[in-house]
Amino acid sequence: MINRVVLVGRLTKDPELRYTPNTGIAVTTFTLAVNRNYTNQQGERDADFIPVVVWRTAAEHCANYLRKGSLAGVDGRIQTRSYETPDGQKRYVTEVVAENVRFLDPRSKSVGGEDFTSFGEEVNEDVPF
Amino acid sequence: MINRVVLVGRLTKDPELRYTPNTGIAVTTFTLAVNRNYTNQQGERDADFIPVVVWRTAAEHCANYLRKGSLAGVDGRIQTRSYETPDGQKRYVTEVVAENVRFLDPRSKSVGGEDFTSFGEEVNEDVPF
Amino acid sequence: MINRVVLVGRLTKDPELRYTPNTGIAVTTFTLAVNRNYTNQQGERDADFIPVVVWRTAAEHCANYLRKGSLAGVDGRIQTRSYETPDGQKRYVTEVVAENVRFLDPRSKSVGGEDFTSFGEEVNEDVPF
Amino acid sequence: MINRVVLVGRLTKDPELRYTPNTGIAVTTFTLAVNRNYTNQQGERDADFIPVVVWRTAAEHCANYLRKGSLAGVDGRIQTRSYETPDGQKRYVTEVVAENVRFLDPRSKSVGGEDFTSFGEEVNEDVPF
DNA sequence: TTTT
DNA sequence: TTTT
Repeated sequence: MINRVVLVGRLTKDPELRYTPNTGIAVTTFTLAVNRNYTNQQGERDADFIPVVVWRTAAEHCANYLRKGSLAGVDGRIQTRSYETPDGQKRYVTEVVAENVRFLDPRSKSVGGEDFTSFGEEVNEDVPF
Repeated sequence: MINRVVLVGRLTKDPELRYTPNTGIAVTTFTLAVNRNYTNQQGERDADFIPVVVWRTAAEHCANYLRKGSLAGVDGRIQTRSYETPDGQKRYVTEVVAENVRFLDPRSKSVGGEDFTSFGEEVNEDVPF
Repeated sequence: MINRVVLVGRLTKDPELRYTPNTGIAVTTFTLAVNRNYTNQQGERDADFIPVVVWRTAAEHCANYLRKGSLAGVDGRIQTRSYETPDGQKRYVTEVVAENVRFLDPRSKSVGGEDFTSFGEEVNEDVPF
Repeated sequence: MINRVVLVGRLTKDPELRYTPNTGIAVTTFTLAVNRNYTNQQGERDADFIPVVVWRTAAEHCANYLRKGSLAGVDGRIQTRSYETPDGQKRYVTEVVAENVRFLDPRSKSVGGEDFTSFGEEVNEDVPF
């Protein structure tokens, strides 16, 4: 099964960093505004407002370096989950869990160039083809 | 801005084909179950249940050839929108708008191999690099 | 079949715009340097240098607005082809054909925000789910 | 920087498993034929033939379960490198390094459903939005 | 509840 | 042949 998302857009607000109550794991959430590449009937450019979740070390990097309006690239997957509202209704949520976040603003270049999430080490020995 | 999604998963139910009331455009919706590649604390394999929307010709192809349990590949983008519930509450929806759908079941090979959505013609003249 | 690529990186040189001799179609080529998110044994950050091809209107936009060092986002697919060298050897080439190119530099914001490649119009009537 | 590829296609030959001479790390290579969704001037359906590299545990899974003709999904990134030919010429190679490979054939369902590459554990506690 |  |  494959589930892969890539987004480039701007934060609609400052990111929110929290910690899970039991295990104290960092989790940051923000919404990315991704402009569509066409305009609607009113001649306005529409955008999609996509909820993004980041865990652990990357969560803290995002909280430190991203702000409202920051340009960010997100590489991750779609996650769905359901929860109960206080009055007992079931609600369904679709959001993006980021595996990598890139800081694409010029000022954040120093850090955007840094690795703060990686999928593992690489083998540099013996190229295959 | 970039907004790109690729999914491979199975339909949770038969797809639903409808037509827009004013302009009669075909639109098919279904939910893709995409198994995650890890198991949860209860040792079960979790899945994400991702709502997918397909428009026009591809909508009709999907309605004809996909069924509950069909394996499908979706290439598209995330769309968010809001609507009002009958009792006046605002709700936010995140779904995938498919630009290409691939039928990956062996029986549907004949049609899965067909083009039913393409991004435009190609130039075969004069290779560039 | 699915074949989807998303890249964000910097041009290694100015883009090259040419026209196909027979039909006069615009085609721009450039190489994107995409930094890897880890460092090699020598402690240097490696990069991949990925050849990109853009056709038609988007080709001319790229030639106008991108320069050596520009930050660009590319959404497209991998293409392979072979050709004969002057001395009769067969060579195989793998490159990315861009369907969308985003200009991510702050100065090019005005044009990077513009649509210069779009997959088709949208239906705004009748939301589906 | 972002570098993301998703492919679904069929193996052109049996995969080849080797081990790096110094560290004995498993590496499997194969070529994926990915049919394009349009036909060329001769009315044939073209395909791209994309070289894929898989490392470590996933390499051995691929060697065990994939064969010529197998349908596979690949999630990874583009890598470029250069090497010297025996007669001293420099050659440039562009290939896909797989981070996840999915076995999409019905018979391989039992294993295709299994996890053989994962980006790390998940936190199930405390949903974020 | 939305960004440039 | 490589970018910040």
